[in-house]
Amino acid sequence: MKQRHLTLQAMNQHDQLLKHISKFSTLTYEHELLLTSKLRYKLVEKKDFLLQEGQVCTHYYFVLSGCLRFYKIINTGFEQILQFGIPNWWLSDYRSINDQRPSDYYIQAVEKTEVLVLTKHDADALFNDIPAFSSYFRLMMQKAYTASLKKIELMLCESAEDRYVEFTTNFPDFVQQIPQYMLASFLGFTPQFLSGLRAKKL
Amino acid sequence: MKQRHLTLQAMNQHDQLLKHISKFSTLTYEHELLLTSKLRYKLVEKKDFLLQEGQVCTHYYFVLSGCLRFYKIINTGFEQILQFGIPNWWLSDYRSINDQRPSDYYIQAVEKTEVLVLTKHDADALFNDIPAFSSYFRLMMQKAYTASLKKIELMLCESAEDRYVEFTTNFPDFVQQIPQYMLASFLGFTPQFLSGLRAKKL
DNA sequence: CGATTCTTTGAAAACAGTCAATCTGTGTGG
DNA sequence: CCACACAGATTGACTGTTTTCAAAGAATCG
Repeated sequence: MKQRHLTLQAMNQHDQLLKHISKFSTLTYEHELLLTSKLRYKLVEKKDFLLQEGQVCTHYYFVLSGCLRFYKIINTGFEQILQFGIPNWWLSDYRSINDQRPSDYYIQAVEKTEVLVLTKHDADALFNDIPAFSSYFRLMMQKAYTASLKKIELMLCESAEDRYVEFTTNFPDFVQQIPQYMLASFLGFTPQFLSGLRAKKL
Repeated sequence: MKQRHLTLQAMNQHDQLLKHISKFSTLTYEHELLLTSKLRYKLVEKKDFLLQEGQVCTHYYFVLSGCLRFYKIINTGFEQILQFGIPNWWLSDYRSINDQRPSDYYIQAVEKTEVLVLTKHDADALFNDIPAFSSYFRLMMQKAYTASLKKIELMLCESAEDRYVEFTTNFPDFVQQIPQYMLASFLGFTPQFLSGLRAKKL
């Protein structure tokens, strides 16, 4: 009884992640404690950065609420969004964090966003000490990989207009939540073109 | 001595994979034996299929030599290549194999290709029994994910011509090895357009 | 209310696709 | 060994989608 009560207390800020993990893998109670002891909660204000170009990425971020964007500044000076970080999604610059090289990207909060933060150092130890956590992360990487392959497929096989229609029907609420110019960038066309599409549909 | 000799014998068809794994993770000798006991060598003739649309994908393929292509037939009847499987690359339809759902894709040998085959069932057992193998696969998924993110970046940020130039300078030998129409499909434009590019460059 | 940020509009231009015909090379069967 | 068939590569005219540029119009925030 007492232990259970303590458990709930301790998990308070972490239960969303533990619940998510439990969909894919099974951690022992001891491993849950070990994992959560390494997590740090962070509230990121709108437009604040978790990563900027030139920095070596040192953390993995698990989004609890809000929205992050992962983008780069291209040579013409414009921003190109490559990914969004939505709740229950892990985000990091995996190339930078893995090879300890400076990142080409920015990770910025689109709106007030809550994340759990895990250092590379702690993550490596956890991968080593908790096989079930390593397996969970393997499945997350596989999921992210298939999602990005699907995006490549959409960009290769469908017109800009079809991509817009498909995305808005799949994520109608998310589309409302972010500025249109970010959606346009993510989908791979200009804000002007998106504006034209919307005019046609109304 | 005797054991070492036997080892080499047993590893004969598998040492390429074991060598590749050793770059990312460390398997005990017993775990190497367990892994290799589950691998099956397969020679795939040019144009033969490892997966066809409608089938549930049941295997992971590790390419030893040759080249596989991962593609789909789009509604206009044309083939769209999404990935190539080159030596030391794992290829599968991870969505189909994971969710046990029919695949939308084909995996076909571009030329005579050698692969190692692992069933989903055996792979799941290995992930469970050999944490280091699970970690290796986590890193492979992460690598594949970053590679496909990089491709999305190229498609969003660079013109068709720039993508062609970048790809041919990065993989000059691979470009020679495959038909031009496959390269064009992979890079996201038409064979005619590619032909025009080549005419300009000569 | 003013300043900034975001969205919309329209015209001109660029980029890449489509269609159709021709050319090239390669391998196979007569 | 030649002739034919077929797969792949090339060429050019035409079409269409999306971008660019420039300006004006909303919306949001301090």
